[in-house]
Amino acid sequence: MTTGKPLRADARRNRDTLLAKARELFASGCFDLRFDDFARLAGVGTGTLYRHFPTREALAEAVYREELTAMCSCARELQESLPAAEALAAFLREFVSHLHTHQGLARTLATLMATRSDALADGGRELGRAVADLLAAGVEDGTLRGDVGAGAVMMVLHGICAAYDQPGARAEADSAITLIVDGLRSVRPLGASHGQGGGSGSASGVAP
Amino acid sequence: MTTGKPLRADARRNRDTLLAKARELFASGCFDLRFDDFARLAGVGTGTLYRHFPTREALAEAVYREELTAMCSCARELQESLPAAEALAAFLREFVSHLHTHQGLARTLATLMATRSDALADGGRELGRAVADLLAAGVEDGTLRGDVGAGAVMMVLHGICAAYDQPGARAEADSAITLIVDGLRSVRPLGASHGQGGGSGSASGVAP
DNA sequence: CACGATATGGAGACAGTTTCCGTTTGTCAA
DNA sequence: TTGACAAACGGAAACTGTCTCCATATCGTG
Repeated sequence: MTTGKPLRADARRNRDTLLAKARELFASGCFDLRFDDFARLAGVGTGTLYRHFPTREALAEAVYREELTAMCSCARELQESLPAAEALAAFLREFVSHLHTHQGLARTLATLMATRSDALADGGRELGRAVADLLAAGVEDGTLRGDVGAGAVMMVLHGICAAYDQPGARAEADSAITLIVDGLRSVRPLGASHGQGGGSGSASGVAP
Repeated sequence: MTTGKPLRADARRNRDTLLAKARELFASGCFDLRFDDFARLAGVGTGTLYRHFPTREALAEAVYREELTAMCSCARELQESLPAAEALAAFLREFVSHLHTHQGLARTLATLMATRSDALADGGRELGRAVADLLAAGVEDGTLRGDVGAGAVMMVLHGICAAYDQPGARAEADSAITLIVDGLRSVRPLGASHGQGGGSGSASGVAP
């Protein structure tokens, strides 16, 4: 998709205009603009808009893709510079911070993750992979429990994104992150049956 | 809303027909049916459908309301018969079980929780209150940490609901619950600054 | 049973989306 | 430079689903 398309000069120009306008609008809080009107606003015909971005989600994804890949490489950097468990924690907090800075990102991600038409969701999948890697590293060195998959963490992130436009979301999102980070650190006592009792063993054997 | 409306005989009959048909369809996996077609399928005019259920969400809420209040009273029962922390854990697992049994419930709840048009969301709020109560009880008796609000837990539930139609969701949802339950049990060492080190102190260090 | 209140159905107005195709523009080879 | 062809454009028109409105039918009560 990135390569393989020479893409004619005017086409690229239009595409960029569209993207720029979308960024501008998203940044100012307009998300539910009519698709038609958006085309006019950007100064192109409806047909053109549709050719470049067949759906609303395609546009949103394009707008936030670099944001998204930036986040993924941030994950990779953290993974290299910090112990695994801390890297994961840092990344998750960073994630919420990002959401806070770019209002539209939350909405977009929620849609992207929810999309079952798996055609466009690979932005979401990329994120999933980053989280999976962080988690795996933590499991490997024993600081994170091994009995929960990255999918569980993604579900939580999904929830955060989906609920992010509600009042007080920032604080609650942070709490949710705290919760799963601490949850991930509590290493399960072997052989313990599911629910029950002294759930979290002292995590990293931590304290004296 | 429940009381105060005598509601004429034929009206009630129609309402019930509508509800029954909706249940039937939801149970068979049809959620995105045209609203108009749905009316025809139930054998009433569009006007009638709209009078009884002004929006798609209103219908969904009506269909699942008893399911929902059942869940809330289940929460109350658990709270009375178990120590707080365990009651919360049990409830959350029960919640996922419910989702699994009634496919449509997840979708409905996700919508309900997301709805900012706070008119109809009181089903979601009721659930929120139930969770808040469970949590508060746990905080009171010292088995659950006091620094995260019910909102955080609701976010996670939201995420679970929103992602529930994906493959393997059941297992991941269970993991997510495990995560927050353990997270909630890890009592924060006082004065510790946010992220970092030995997050989870031994939780239910609590009980002797 | 007659009358007012209540409910019904479905045609049609409406809003947003998407397609389609005649016209314009860019690109490349001669 | 110019000609020819493919690629891209724009916007009118068709479509799709939602929602309103009101003439008509039905209920229930004095």
